[in-house]
Amino acid sequence: MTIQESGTARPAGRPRSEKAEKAIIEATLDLIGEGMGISELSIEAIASRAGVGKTTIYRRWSNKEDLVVDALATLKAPLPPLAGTSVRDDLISLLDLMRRESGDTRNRCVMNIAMNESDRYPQLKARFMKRAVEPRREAMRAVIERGIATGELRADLDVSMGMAMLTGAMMWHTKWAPAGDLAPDLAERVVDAALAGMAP
Amino acid sequence: MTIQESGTARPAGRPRSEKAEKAIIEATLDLIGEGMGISELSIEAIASRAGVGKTTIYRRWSNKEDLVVDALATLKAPLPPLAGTSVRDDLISLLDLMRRESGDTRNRCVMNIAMNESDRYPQLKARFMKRAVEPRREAMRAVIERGIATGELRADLDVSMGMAMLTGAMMWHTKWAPAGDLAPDLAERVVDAALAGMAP
DNA sequence: TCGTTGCGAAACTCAGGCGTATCGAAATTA
DNA sequence: TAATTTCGATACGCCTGAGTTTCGCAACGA
Repeated sequence: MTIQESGTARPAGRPRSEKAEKAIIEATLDLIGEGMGISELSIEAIASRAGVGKTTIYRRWSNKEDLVVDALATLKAPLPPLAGTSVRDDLISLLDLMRRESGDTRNRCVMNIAMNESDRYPQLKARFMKRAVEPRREAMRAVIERGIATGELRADLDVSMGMAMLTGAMMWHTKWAPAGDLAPDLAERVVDAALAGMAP
Repeated sequence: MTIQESGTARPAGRPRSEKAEKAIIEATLDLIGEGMGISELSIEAIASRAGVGKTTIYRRWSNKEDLVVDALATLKAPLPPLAGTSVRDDLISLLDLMRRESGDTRNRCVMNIAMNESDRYPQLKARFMKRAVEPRREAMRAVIERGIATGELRADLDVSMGMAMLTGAMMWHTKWAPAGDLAPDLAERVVDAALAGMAP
């Protein structure tokens, strides 16, 4: 009766260090967070930053893209529960999450990479889309559709147009607005502006 | 009396080839248009693509950034005149320009670079902002302010919020919408959606 | 204790690209 | 024609970084 034989027969020899693995991922995100693009990232820099030998990296990932894919996948996971009291409040919650995330340098750099370099790294794009973008998109779509159903939003509203206005306005502030942190009430103002419209 | 002595005393020797210069810029934009980021761009590739010796490049630009700055500056120059009949029409004109530009691969790649890599190339960022972003931003601001003054837009409209909704919605479609060309009437639909708002 | 595997460090080979230098030919002025 | 400058091509020295290999040591199971 060997211990733990069930399926996961532990192979002989020294087990891989979880600590090293964490350190590698952390170092990767660190460097990305310092503004490095994927092509500027070097395995050597990651190894050095993580205090790890290159061997230890190559034993786990076969190349840079695989590593970056895994590293980015550790971010952007949880989506907060929505109160569900009013559509306005839920939209504000969703947009305010964007605002808070954009305040984190790491997150911002990750978004940059996801939005722009991903064309050259198809794996990365697919995985990031599935993991980070789709859930958020679906959450917002659901809220808007609920609003249309309950009459809180206009019946003839084009759902994707609504998403474009809301998400786009937040993106615009993140990208183009004068530097510095976004105003704490930005999400609320964006939602109200989108609800009210520009016409008198 | 030498000919053309006035100010521009042509130095002796073979004159620099304008054709080569054009070819270099073209090759640079070509490669950028193929999705290369600045760090992936190599002078050697540019020279080869342009059918030119490296010497010919280094004689004109002292490094890669200078060349890219000049190359990008040749794009995005002209802003079309606005009809000025109605604010709605002018906004549609401005957004439709964005749509048309986003259909051009080169322009899209340039935007990517400008929006994301520019942090690492301050010269490039400054010049691109001044040349491409500011004029467009000012044009839209002017239209919106005119609309507020004439009563075509609501009096209490936050101008930058309006810009965020309009520009942001277009950006959203460019970035996140399902692949393929944008609908020809997208600008019109965005403007109408923003004017009407989402509330019933 | 012994065999196996992981560890970090260092050395290695190989590719690519930078910026410079040198070549013979071409274009221009004096 | 002579002097000067640019042309494309090519070679050069140098550096960075990828991915591999080797080392001696550490951690595990048997």
